[in-house]
Order: sequence, then structure tokens, then C-alpha cells
Amino acid sequence: MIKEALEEISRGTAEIIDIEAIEKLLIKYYEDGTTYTVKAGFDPTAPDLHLGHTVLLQKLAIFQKFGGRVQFLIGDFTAMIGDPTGKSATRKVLTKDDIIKNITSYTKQAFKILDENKTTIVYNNDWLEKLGAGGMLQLASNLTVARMLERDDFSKRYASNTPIAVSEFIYPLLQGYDSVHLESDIEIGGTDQKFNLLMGRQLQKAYGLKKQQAVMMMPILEGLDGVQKMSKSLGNYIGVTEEPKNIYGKVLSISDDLMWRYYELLSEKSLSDIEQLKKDVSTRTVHPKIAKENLALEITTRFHNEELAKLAKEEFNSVFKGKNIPTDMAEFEMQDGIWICQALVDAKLEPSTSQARRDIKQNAVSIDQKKINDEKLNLEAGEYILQVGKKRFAKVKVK
RNA sequence: GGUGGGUUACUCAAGUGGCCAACGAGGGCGGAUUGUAAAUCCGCUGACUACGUCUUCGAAGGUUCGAAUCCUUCACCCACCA
Repeated sequence: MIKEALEEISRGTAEIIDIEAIEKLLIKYYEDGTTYTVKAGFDPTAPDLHLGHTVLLQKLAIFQKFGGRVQFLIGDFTAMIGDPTGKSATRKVLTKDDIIKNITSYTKQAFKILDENKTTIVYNNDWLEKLGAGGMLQLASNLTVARMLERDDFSKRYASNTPIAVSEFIYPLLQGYDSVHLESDIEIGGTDQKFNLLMGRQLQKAYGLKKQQAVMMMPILEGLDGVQKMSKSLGNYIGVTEEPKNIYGKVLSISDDLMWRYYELLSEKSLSDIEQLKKDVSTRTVHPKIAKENLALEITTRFHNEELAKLAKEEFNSVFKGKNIPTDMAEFEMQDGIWICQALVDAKLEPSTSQARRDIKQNAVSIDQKKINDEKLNLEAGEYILQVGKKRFAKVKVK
């Protein structure tokens, strides 16, 4: 029983520190029902969840299955500093209202996966604000600069002359202090969080807590490009609130290699089933396309439902295999005689008339499924379906 | 506080008075092929009803017939020293 639980909990993790501690927690839970806490921090700056976040959330949901209570930590205080990601250190300051708004939509999305009754939402501003300068100093005395520079991220940036703000040094300390305050039993985060997660252990010890949190790291999910991590700013993400056909289409557009990564981290199939599938694909028993379609269906179903997912699949096949037109697309109204390039811009298919001209020259633009090559064309009254490339459509009413 | 180096398009990175709307690479977009996969080949990649015009090389001034390139001031970044 415990063994199975532990196995399911460990699945797909990149690294676990102090797995014995987790085992003890599980034993206790099965003995007398004692629950334990699992902390995970979330940044309130981006209100849109994508699949990358769900890797973590799914893991939390599994802990909930086995007696874990989730401490859903909103980093409203730490968001003001910004985690040292190597990117720009400057961040816009969020107002209280912004944060509340973000959190509301954030948690609403998160509870598609998490059990609300086994989740406590906490805000680190509640205790970090009270820490004060004295508390900060005490906190900071736990760490040496040399140790800080050991952090992979910092040492790389230091070596490559990328600036490091002093405030960024503070970030791991504060995140660690959160664990002290919350007395977390386990903390989970991405592999990029290793340093911060370990800081929690160190500080819990320094502040005299009886035991230190176990740490679990999840791999970072690659984005659609398969190289960089999934993030909204890179535009390589699949949002959990996206339309079924978008989710379906985006999953299908990933590379075959990446598909296995997604299977491992996102699918609910057992690891042995996935292994089998992988084998079948490599022996050509199963076409990779089929495997990918199933994955796309599973993921689409998770955030919508089976029916919608199937519809998305049909739509997809009709549009891309049958070269048909999608059933619904954005509609626009325009004035009679509008220049085709301008119409493309107005219909948000092109960013500029210059780009529109180029695409027309390159045979990328069609009206009602017929390629055009006259960039000087003006549209007369009527209804048209404009298309750029294979994926961009719009319906235009000219009057 | 001192000394030196730097800031070019989405990113990296050439260009040190006219040949610069700016080499090259990556990325992106499009075409062919295909499974909206990979790989490959080709084209495009500042804006503008457009063989011309306008705006861009950290910012503002200046020198010049002409400036990404030279000068001045400012801002920001980095390294070393203190």
C-alpha cells in the first residue's frame, strides 16, 4: 500500500531529497490518518496557467490522494523582487487589486486539478511584511555570499557578466523562510528551484524546527518548440483555458520526441503502458500519429470534456486533412473596395500591409480557398473567407 | 570615488564617413514534401496603396554636401582597483 503510494508519488520526478521522510509521513498517515503539508509556491504575476504548471499541480493532487494537505502559497511579497531567472530583473509592481484578480483566476484554474477541500491558500506577504529589517538581517545572516554564488544560476551569470541584483540574493532566503513559517513537511517545485527549495531545509534547521522539509523537484516541461521551457512570454505554451481545438491542435504540432516527454509528465497512463506504447511505435505496430492523437485527446479532455475533445479532433481532421475550412472563425466587417492587404491587417491575419504584400507574393494568401497573387486587389461587396498560410483564417463581410 | 570596456533589428553578432533599411547565424513566417512530426530544399523577415517616400544602430545636441560610423553632454550596463 505504502509502496504503491510512494511509487505513484515518485513518478516523473527529477529528484527527491529525503525520500525517507516522505515514507515516514505516509506510514503515519496509514497508521492513524495524520495528514501532512505539501508546500508549493506560485507567482501571482501571470494569471494564466499552462501545461507547465499542471505538471506540478498534478503531483500535488497525487499527494492529496495520499493524505497530503496542500499549502498553496501565493508569492505576493516575493513577486515584488522577482526570482532570479536570468531574465530582466525589473518587474512591474502589482497593485493589491491586480494580485487579487490574478489569484482568483489562478485558483479557479488550479482547482480543475486540485482538491479544493484539501488545499489551503496562503499569502507570504502576511508574514514577510512583518519580518522587518531586524528579521531580515537575522535571516540574511544564515547565508554566505560564497554559498550564494554556488547557485548555478548566479555563477553562470556572474561568469558571463550578466548583472545580478542584490535583491535577488534575498529571494531564496524569503522563499526558505516561508517554509519555516509554514512548517512544511514537503515542498515541491521545478528543478530550477533546487537552490531555493534546499534553502527551506537549511533555514528550518537554523530556526530550530524539529524536522526539515523533504524536497521534490519536477522536471521543467519544454514548450511546443521542444527546447525552451514552456512559458507564456515565449509563446510556446498550451493554456489550460484554451479552446478544445487549440489544445488539441497544439499538442498535435509537437515533435515526436517531445511527445514522449509530454506522455511521461502529463498523461495519466501508467509508466508501463507508456513504455509499451513507445515500443509499439518503434516497431511500427502503432503509427506515431495515432499515439499523438491519443495524447491530444487525453489532454483536451482533462480541461474540457470527452465530447468536446472528440469534436476538436473531427474539426481538426476536416480542416487539415480534408483541407476544409474551420467551422467557426473570427468575423469582420469592412467597407466596399477595401484593399486586400489592408483587409488582411484589419482581420488580424497580418501585422502590416508590408507583410501582407510579401505573403501574397509568396502564394500564401487565398480568398475562398483560391490562391491570389495580385497584391493590388480590392475587395468588392460580398462575403469572403480569407486565409493566410495553413492555419490562419477569417471571415470577412464587405459592404 | 578611480581606470578601462560596452549599448546595433526578436536574440546573438558584423559594420569605425558615402557601395547601409544595415553582413552573418539563430529564431520566426511562407512555399514544396509530410503525419499541422522530424529531416530536407527554396523564398521572405522596418513601415507606408510602394521601382518611390518615411522612420530606425542607448538618448539629446553638434561637425559634414553626406553619420550606425567623428565630436560633446547625458543615461544605463560590465570588469578591475578603492
